[in-house]
This record gives sequence, C-alpha cells and structure tokens, in this order.
Amino acid sequence: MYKQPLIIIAGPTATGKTKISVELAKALNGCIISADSMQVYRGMDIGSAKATLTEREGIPHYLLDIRSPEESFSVWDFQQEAKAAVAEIASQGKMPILVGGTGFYIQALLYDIQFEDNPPTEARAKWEKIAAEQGYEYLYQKLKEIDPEATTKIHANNHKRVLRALEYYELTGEKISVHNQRESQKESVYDEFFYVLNMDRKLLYQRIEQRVDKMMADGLIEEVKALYDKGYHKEMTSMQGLGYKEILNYLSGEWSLEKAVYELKKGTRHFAKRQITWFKREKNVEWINLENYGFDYHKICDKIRRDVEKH
RNA sequence: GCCCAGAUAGCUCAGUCGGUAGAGCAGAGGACUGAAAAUCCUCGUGUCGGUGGUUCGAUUCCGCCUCUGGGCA
Repeated sequence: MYKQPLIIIAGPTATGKTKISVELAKALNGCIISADSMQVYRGMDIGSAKATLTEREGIPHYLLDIRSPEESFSVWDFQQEAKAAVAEIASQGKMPILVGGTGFYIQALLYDIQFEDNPPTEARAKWEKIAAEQGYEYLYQKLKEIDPEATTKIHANNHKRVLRALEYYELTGEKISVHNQRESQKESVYDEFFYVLNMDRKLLYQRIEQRVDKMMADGLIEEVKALYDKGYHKEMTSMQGLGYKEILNYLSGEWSLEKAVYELKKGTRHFAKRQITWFKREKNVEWINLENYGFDYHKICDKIRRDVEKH
C-alpha cells in the first residue's frame, strides 16, 4: 500500500529547525507545515519564534497565523488542518515537510490518532464544575470506579488528565484506558523521514538564554503589550505560551522585569528538556546531533536529502 | 585598627541541647493519545572555611587564623 512520504524535522526549541527546514524545502521542492502549538496564533511572532517572512525565503508555510489568540486550538484542530495541508502539498507534486517542537501534534498526525468528532466542551465544563464543588479527590475516586485501569496510569494530582479521562468516558462511553491502549498500537500512516535535532545540553541551554535575550531586544515586551491591550489574558491557551505568560506578569506589575526574564529562561529550559523526553520514546526517529555536523546546516540538509533520494 | 555577624549541596539558607546533616531554587530522569510552550511524577553525601584544644567522639563547645558582610574610628 502506498504511503505518502513526509519529512519531519523535530527537536527541542532553539536547535535551528526553521533554518534547516527552509534549506531542505528549497533543495527538495517542498512546503513546510508547522507543528507548533503557539505559532498558529496571529500577533505572536517574536515570543513563539515564528519564521519571519525573510526567513521563509518564499517557501509556503502552512499552519502559521491561522487563529486569533482568543481562539482555542488543540491537537484535534492541528490534525485536521495538517492532514489537509499534506494533501494539498502532495497534490502539487511537492514534498511536505513537517517542522516543529510539539511532539503530541506530530504523533497525532503520524499515527492518525482518533479523537471524537465533537469538541468536549460541555462534558469538560460539567466535570470541572463537579471538581470545583466536590474537589479533585472525588473526581479521582469517580474515575477509579469507572476506569480503574486509568488510575494506575494517571496520577491523582494530574487534574487535567483525570478530567479528560472522565470527559472521554462521558462523551464516548468508552474507557480512556482502552482508547489509549488501542491508539498507542497504531502504525504510521506516512512514509516518514523523522529527524530530531539535538545538541549538548549545556550548549542548548546557552542558546536558549541567548535567544530569550534576543527576543527581548527584538521587542517581546511591545508584542505582548499589544496583545494585552487587546484584552487577551492569562486564561487563554495562547497566553500560556512561554514568553507571553511571563511578560504578562511583568506588565500587570506582579513581577519585576528581571524576574520575568529569569522565569522565561527557566521555563524554556524546562520545556526543552520535556521535548527531548518526548522524542526519546518516539520510535523510528533519527537523532541528529548538530555537533557532529559542525553546526553546518548545509551538511545536515544534504544528509537528509540523500536519505530521501536514496529511498 | 577595633567591634559585631556570617562562612554548611552549583546558589540561597536551615539544622545538629556534641554521635559526620536537610529544605527551596538550579540540575537530572520520566509520564503524556482533544488545554501539550500545558499538566503531572521521581531523584538531595556535601573535606558542614582552615587549624589547634576540650572530649570516647567536634560540623556543633573554646582559642587562633583566613575570607565575606555591616558598624565604629
């Protein structure tokens, strides 16, 4: 059975995914699909490290600026839009290149993870209300009755997951443990070339801090201020992104600027670590340590191109 | 120069009424299947500044020294 080829460039933040992907797109007549939960939002450019128009070098980029910051966007939305983007690119006879650091999104597309057709809003609201009234211990007990298997996997403190498990059962009548088990066994629906960029941890952290400094110099405060002035606030998913939540705390007077920058650097380091953990368990990936290529993006690009063409 | 207060984990500090020590942060590892840049879990041995003394035993008490704050001249 024919499978659509798909190049995937993943890895923690600040490893140069943008640069390599554009280079690759030029070499392979490709288009880029962003797999990033924050770059979908308009007006969030500096903080999300979105590729600038110049950096894109005329290569079409899908899934950038497709939502307003007040809108919700989830893995389900991503999956729908990314699938459509792949199809469109393929129909033009071009190579789709999926680029980003949101591992969950990449996984959802690659394995075609199944989600419900309707958004879970009402069910979630219902359980949130119950949580507010009776507490999360009660919710956890409830889940234990419904789906004991799930409670062995989900920690009681992980409110979001507990909520989701109950909501899932409410919506579908199926235990989430069953769903997760089934979905985790799926095979990739693409013929993928999956690369994860990485480098020495200390160096990565250094680059992250430099990048945050550069964001500040490039006007991150002004960017967040503009969003703040439009009324976007901390409750919104978009404003929980790194760089936004911290600067928002500064703008509201809660934190000093120094504290905000410190927290942003810290949060980004932690985030990069979590990204690495995620990709470590992803099967069928090739890790590319940039040090082994002397940080020469052309060399890496050549290597990937050879892999693809050989195939 | 004198007086006072410190010197303990990478950092900030707690503590041991004398039996070789523990928090926060940093850091590390992990989970994740419709908020994922979110959310959650696990992990703490270091000449207790140096040196002499008292003591069965000192990081803890005492002396001296070094360094760092602060004050007085």
